[in-house]
Amino acid sequence: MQQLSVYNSLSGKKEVFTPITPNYVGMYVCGPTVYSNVHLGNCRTFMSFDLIYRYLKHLGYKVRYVRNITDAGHLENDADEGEDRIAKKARLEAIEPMEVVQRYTVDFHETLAKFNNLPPSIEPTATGHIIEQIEIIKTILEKGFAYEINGSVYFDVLKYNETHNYGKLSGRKIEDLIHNTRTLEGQSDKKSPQDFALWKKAEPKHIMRWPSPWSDGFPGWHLECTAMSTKYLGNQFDIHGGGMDLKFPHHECEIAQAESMTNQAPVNYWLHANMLTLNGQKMAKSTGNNILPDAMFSGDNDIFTKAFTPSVVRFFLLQAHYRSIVDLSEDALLASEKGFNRLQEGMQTLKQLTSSEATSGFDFNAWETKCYAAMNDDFNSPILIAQLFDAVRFINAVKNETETISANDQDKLSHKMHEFVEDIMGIMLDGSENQSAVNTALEGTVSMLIDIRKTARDNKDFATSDRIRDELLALGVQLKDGKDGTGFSL
RNA sequence: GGCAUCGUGGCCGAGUGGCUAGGCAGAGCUCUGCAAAAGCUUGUACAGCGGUUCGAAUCCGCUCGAUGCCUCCA
Repeated sequence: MQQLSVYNSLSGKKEVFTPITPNYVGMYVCGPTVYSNVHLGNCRTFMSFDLIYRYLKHLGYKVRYVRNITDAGHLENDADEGEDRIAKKARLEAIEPMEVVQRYTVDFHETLAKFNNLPPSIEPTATGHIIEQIEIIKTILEKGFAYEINGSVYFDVLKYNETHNYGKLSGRKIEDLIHNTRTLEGQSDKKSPQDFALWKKAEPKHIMRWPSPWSDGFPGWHLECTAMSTKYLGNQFDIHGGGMDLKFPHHECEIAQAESMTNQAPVNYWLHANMLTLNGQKMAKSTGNNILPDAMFSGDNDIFTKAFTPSVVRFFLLQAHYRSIVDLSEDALLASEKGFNRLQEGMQTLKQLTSSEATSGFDFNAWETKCYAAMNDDFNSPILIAQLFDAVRFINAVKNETETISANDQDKLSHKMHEFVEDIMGIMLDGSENQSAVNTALEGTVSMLIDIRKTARDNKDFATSDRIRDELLALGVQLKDGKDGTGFSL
């Protein structure tokens, strides 16, 4: 089989994927800051890495997938002067910070579960790793790449850049950064505007605080990912993922922190998932341009005229490559919904085909190779889906008796299609999810028959009315005539 | 203003030098008492202008446009 290639943001090229330890993969993905409900744009990123995680596992790798929960230290702005997001939300809602964390962590898990994302191997929290973060700060201070001012510790970007390359991931040049950084009004202790906080001294009103050698305070946002990734995956690991918008400054800072400590690159492959747009604009919590997954599932929103199931949304998102921007629109979702039904019906049809013929007009091995080639080419799910539709066309041809399939190929194809759709792409086929629709249809159907029966009885057409009653009973539906009309039970 | 990515047929969306995905919609057909549903068939598009090449959607340059990052965001 072909080798897996991945697009590495660090080199800007597709590279053959070779894990540090054969058969083992360490993967870290930046998780959410749990200060509000996770929106669909967030979900896309985690779904992208869920696809990657699933595929790596499918290939036989033993994957340790670490995805953090940011429950402290994420400031409102990167002037490092803002309020902690969790603390702010807590103040606004008059609740404990950890109450905010709990509420939105639960929401995050529930929402990702609806999309059928697998849970990561380890899901560490920033507040659970304060000690590790303090230790890293000590090391960076010892190495001379950070400085303390008034109880806060900042990373010295200019100093670091003398011996390392700050900007190698995002393609930025330090001179441009200096030239383009806005000078904020006063109050900053930083030597240089592009320096970033490793530790912030807490103001008296600040609730979330921990003791440290420098002050009672809290760690900087960039630091937690360095602390948790290296703790669970080592100083060098295979894959680091996250949304495209985290490339700079967040991931750049992570590289700087790690390299200042160990003098070696922490990550071999940087993978970035692209943005989901709504009305042509990036979805973001801060601008209000976003939609919550539950609002899509229920149809209770102002953007779409109907509800869409998690499977349809997932299928829609996987029809685009994870590195492409996708724009959410009703037309596109409707097209995906129909396409998804076609795929499902094809898979259903496949099971029911009669395969008496000894030969197949279908080259299963060639098809399977194309499917894997697609996924091995930087997880190209759109191409994989196209291959699945090719299989559907063949299945229909067999059904229409213009093609034949051997029993062996039928089994293999069915098995493989389910594997690609359910195990690798993580798409739930209609089943339990469809149950409520079935119930609705049954209720409607029976009440319609009750109406017809009533008309028949009013017309004294008892042959028809009895036939409806008896045949429904035979199917397990008991009609009950009462004063206020007819009801039914199963 | 700087950096980056991108601009594909009616819509969505793959594809990075020749073999020109896929889905939806549209059209035609099959099936059907009539429909619907379903299935089959069908589409030569790559922002514009120049250049490189035997050959470019694909490489290079310029122009225009969009988006992202440059302040928090997946």
